[in-house]
This record gives sequence, structure tokens and C-alpha cells, in this order.
Amino acid sequence: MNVKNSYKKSDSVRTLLLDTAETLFAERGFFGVSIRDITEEADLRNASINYHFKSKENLFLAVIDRRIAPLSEARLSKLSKLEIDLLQPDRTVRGIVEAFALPMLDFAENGGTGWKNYCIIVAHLAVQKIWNDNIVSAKYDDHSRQFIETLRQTFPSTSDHRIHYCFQFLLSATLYAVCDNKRIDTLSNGALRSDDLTRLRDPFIDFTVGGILSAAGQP
Amino acid sequence: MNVKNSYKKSDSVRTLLLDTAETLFAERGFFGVSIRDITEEADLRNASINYHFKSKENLFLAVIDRRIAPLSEARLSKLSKLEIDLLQPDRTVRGIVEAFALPMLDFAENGGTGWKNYCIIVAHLAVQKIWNDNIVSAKYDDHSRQFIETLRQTFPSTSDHRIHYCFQFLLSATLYAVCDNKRIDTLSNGALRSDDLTRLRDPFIDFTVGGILSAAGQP
DNA sequence: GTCTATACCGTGATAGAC
DNA sequence: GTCTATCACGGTATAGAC
Repeated sequence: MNVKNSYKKSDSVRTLLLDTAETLFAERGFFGVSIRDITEEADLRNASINYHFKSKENLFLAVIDRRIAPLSEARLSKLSKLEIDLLQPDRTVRGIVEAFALPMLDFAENGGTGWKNYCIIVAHLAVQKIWNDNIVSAKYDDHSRQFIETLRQTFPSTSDHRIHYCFQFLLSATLYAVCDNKRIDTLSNGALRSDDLTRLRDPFIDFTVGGILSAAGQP
Repeated sequence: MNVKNSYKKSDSVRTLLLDTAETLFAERGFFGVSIRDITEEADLRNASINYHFKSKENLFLAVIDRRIAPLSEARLSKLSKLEIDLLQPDRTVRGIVEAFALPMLDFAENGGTGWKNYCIIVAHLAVQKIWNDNIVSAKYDDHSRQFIETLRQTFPSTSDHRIHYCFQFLLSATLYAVCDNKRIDTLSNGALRSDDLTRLRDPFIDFTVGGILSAAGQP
């Protein structure tokens, strides 16, 4: 019982730190947030971060790590249900796009603030070279390669490099969609909102599916 | 003559600071770089930044500002030569895509390290809400709206919100393309390079043109 | 007008009391 | 497991010398 209680208490502090860090990192990025910002926001002493996570960078890694498995599983579960139909590449591509993008769009919009902030952090990471090796590649290569392989099989006569670019284009559209940068709010004078991913969904699928068919169409 | 000389000297220090800052901001972002990092790299005292730019944030703004006019002019000059042909939306869309994306891809690859770093910085800015008002909106709204308006005219029966999303998708593909994050190097096991924008160009145009036609096709 | 020296505060991390 | 005190360092900004 003691063990269980102490575990639960420690666990709740860890979770509180992860949640608070997630929020702040989403707002200002890794370098824009100090461990004092985090602990003050969470009403804790700043030593708690070093105790629970050893360092600020480690906390950041833990924030990223926490939600990789659920996201990856949601994507791969959809992908595993996909039937590659070479006679209907449009249907197959739609299946790939939906398996890759819809879980992230759905988590970002309906998964609560935690998931929303997580997606924003990933969108930031993704455009920065410095995180490519330690984080992005280490954590996302596996399931990215499965999507690339599925595209590969869907377009047997398309060159490898076009297949890879198609994945990049799908990725960039997805990540920009979840970064919630308020850009479209400004440009549309408030008619659209960058956090309204429900409204984005249909145009998004039309664009990415049409784009991939067009880019993969010629070998 | 004194005035001219002193102006030239001051100007060269300013330029050195701008160039050095541009390089470092591209590597680690605004918060990841200190004014000491910049002045040490440039072999200057750290007070020179406050003297020439008043503050770190002001220096950052100056870095962004410096290259907006040339980029904007390159884009709008191409756009002004475009003829909107409602009977051939594919040709028109290709013209819009080329006017918006090719100048940036070209500057990033062939404009020297300064332009390359600038494009990387813009790609980082673009996904962060905090810079939307002071920088992105203030500096890029004008020419962004011209591209949106041209899309608007090209697809008279498409809803406004799809037009705005089409611009967002074009923007996200363009910015991700120039961020040089090495992701495609990793995923392709070195067969492709994120700094090889020449090779990216044709698939990029096929994807974005096909995507926009598909997303704007249905009102 | 330009650069030097320095002030002063915030940073990440740790040692040791509780 | 948590808190206090403190470290060495890096952060921006400024006052004043040249």
C-alpha cells in the first residue's frame, strides 16, 4: 500500500510536469521555455525537474515520447485495414492519406489540450534540422517507412524518389494543419480558424489525394 | 567623406551582424541563440547588437525584413505576367504555383547561404503562433492576399474557404520544402537530400497543381 | 558615432538538510 | 521524495570612455 501510494504521488508529479511542459513548449519551443517557467506554472520547486527527469532536455524527450505509441498505433491500425487496389489508385491513396492524417487531425482537435499541444510541438520539431536525429528520426522512422512502403506498392512503376516526395508532401500538409498558427484566421479575416480541423478535413483530403495521384502518376 | 566612411563602416558592422544572426537563427531559432553567440561568432563585443539594433528582437525583425522586398517582387513580377484562363484552369494553377513557389525554391538553392538561411527562418516562423501578428502577418499579408485573390478568380464557383485552404496547402508544401530538415535524407537512406530543390521541383509542381485542381474542383 | 567594461538578473544543475 | 541554498554561467542592457 505504501509503495502503491508513493508510486501514485510521484506519478502525478511526473504527469503534472509533463503536462505543464507540454503546454509551454507548444507555445514557445524548447529554448523559449526555462525549467523555472515550467515549475512556477506547476507550483513546484525547480529542482523537481532535475529529480524526476534529470535534465530539461530529458523532460522534453519524455514529452515527445509519451504520445508516440498511441498515435502510431492509430495510424498503423488504419493502415493495416487498407487493401491496395492497383486498379483503383485513387481509393487506395485516399486510404493511405486517411490512415496517416486523420488520426493526427482527430487527436489534435478532439483529444484534449494535451494532444493539441503535442501536435503543435511535433509540427515545430519537424522543420528543425537539430531535432532530426535524436528525436524525429529515432521516434518516427518506423511508421513513416511503412507509409512510404505502402505508397511504393500502390505505384509500382513510379520512381522511388517521387514516392518519397509524395510522403513528404503529405507530411507537410498534415503538420502545418495541426500547428495552429492562426495564419488562416488572419488571411480569411476570421472566416476560418486554424483550430477548426473539421472544416479543413474534406479540402485537405481532396488536395493530398489529388496531389499524390498527380505526382505519382508519372514515373 | 567622413560621413560616407563612417556610414560605410557602420553599415558593414550592421551587415555582419545581420548575416551572422541569420545563420545562427536558422540553426537554433530565436530563443536558441543568445546575443553573445552572435557577437562571438562575428568577433564583436556583445553590446554592438544593442547599439546597432537596440535589442535582440529588433535584430531578428531586421533579419526578416531585409529580404522581404526581393522575394515579394520576384513573386509578384511572375504573378503579374499570368493570364487567368478559365478554360484551362490547369495551366493557370501551374502559373500561380510557379509564381509563388519557384522564387523561394530558387533563392533557397541558388541565392547563397544568406537566402538559404532566411528561408529556413521563415519556415520556422510560419508554424509558430507567437510570430503571426508581429512578423508573418505584418510582412506577408499583402502578397499572400494577391495569390489568394488570383486563386479566387481562377475558380469562380469554388467556395471562399476552399480557396483559402488551397493557399494554405501551397504554402505548407513550399515552406517545408525549404526548411532543409534532413528528414528525406534519413528516410531515403541518403538517396535524396532536403537541400536538393532542383530534384524536388517537378514532383512538387505536379503535387501542388494536382492538389489544388482537386481541392478547388468541387464548390 | 562607436566600442569597452560592467551591472544585474535569469539559467540549468546540484548538494545536502529534512 | 521534496525543499532550500547555492553554484557557475550565460542572458540582455546600459553607462561612460574614447
